[in-house]
Amino acid sequence: MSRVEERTPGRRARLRAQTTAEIKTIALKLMADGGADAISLRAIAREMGMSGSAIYSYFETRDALITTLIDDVYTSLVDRVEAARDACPPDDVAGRILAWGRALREWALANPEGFRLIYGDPVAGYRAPDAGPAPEAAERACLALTGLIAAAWPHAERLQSGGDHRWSDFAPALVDTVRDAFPDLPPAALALALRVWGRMHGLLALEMYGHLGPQTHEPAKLYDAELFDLIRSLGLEPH
Amino acid sequence: MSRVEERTPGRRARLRAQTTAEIKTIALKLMADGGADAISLRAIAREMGMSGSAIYSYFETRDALITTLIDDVYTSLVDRVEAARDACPPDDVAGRILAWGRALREWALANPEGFRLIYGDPVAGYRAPDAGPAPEAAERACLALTGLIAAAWPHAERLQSGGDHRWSDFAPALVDTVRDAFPDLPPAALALALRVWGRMHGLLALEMYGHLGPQTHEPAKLYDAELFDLIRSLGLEPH
DNA sequence: TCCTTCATTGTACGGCGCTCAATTTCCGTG
DNA sequence: CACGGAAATTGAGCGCCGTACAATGAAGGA
Repeated sequence: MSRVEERTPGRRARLRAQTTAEIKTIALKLMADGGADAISLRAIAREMGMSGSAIYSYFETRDALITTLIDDVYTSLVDRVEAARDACPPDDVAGRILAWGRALREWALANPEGFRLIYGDPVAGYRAPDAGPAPEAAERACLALTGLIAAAWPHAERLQSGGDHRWSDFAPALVDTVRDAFPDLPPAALALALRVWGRMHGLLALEMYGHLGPQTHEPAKLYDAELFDLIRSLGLEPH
Repeated sequence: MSRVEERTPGRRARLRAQTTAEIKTIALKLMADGGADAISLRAIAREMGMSGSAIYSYFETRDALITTLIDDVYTSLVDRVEAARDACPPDDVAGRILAWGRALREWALANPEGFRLIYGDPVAGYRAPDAGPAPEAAERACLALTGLIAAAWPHAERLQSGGDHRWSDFAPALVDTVRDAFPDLPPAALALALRVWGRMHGLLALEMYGHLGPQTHEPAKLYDAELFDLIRSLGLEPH
């Protein structure tokens, strides 16, 4: 256990990391053109020219692979929407919310299988391991959305009607993070953030799963109208 | 081909229908306690004491079975929400919308796998056969929702901001049905109906796929708040 | 240099959707 | 009633899948 080994992870570990990355890459490729259920350990191994059972040195089970895939994809989604949000100046709250929503849809259209992986039944027989899928990315998204609502709260507050929300309605971990980041925010604002999340998700989920296609061929118009309505319902002026 | 045979479908046909029904029943049972991907033709056959290949006399393929399952389940969902709506007097539009939304969520909570079947990736590798899944039930739902919006339109119209919706944005079949049922309704109202659909779907989909659970343990409160906000955004008074 | 550790292989098991030829069952007709 | 044919059913088989496990190979530290 020399110092050298600790500094550089060691040749062995590097190869291992590289192989792990290749497995994930191929898995994403398979998913992109065959759907999430086309991710088969045997197919990945075939593509890499290895034996089928070799994969099990890198992922204990297929579900484990799927889980890390979800995490990666979710993280890339959150990166993307946060970047879009930050392309708007912080004082343009309406613009930031609009950018967030639009980036979400554009990402989903560009990565339909990724969207299904995160927000749908990930894959045949897959069950999320205890703490739910991609807790970190999900919490990041939730917190960022709450930040947007916090910025809008001065305008939005008087438009909210009771609802009787308490801190105890929410998960303690989330409450801690939120109250830490936004000390003056009431629980109703967190409730609003979750509702906004749902509102951005609704039409998009319908579209991604093919329920909107048979009804309209201008889903973008619909989605934009919904975003504008949402922004206005927060007491902001879209432009 | 005697008259008797034409009147009664014939013993053979009756047995056939009965077996078909039994297959579907068992499939729903398997789905209820093992998820949609637990629906395996072999398992159904095993449960019925038949050979695995016998099922193929009744359903050409597994996807065909899933398709009729989706249709059945979707129909039962629409029946349910329409019944809930009709339990409110026609002049209480806010109440009818609220009842619709709540019935939707209650049905979903009682039939989580059914919800996933309709609104999610039905099942591993399943691809909807051309015209989308359950066209009839989906159109019924869409039309009924449009009816609710039509009733609210006198109040809602002035709260809608442009959006520039045209009849040509929507599927001709849907437009025909809608314009036939509600001759004076503008395209913006149809757009609103679809948006309302999305709004009712959003939070519920998040909840059903486990994205709300880690954040709140009062999803019902959240959903109700969203419904109230939605109703108010239509210019109606919830009570 | 040797020995341990880890990656990798091949084989195997059970389950899946689906196909197909062979068989049984049963109904309508001569 | 007996028979011919259609429909229902069977069983074997193909190629997938995830996973387990013992055996083999290589590579690195003592």
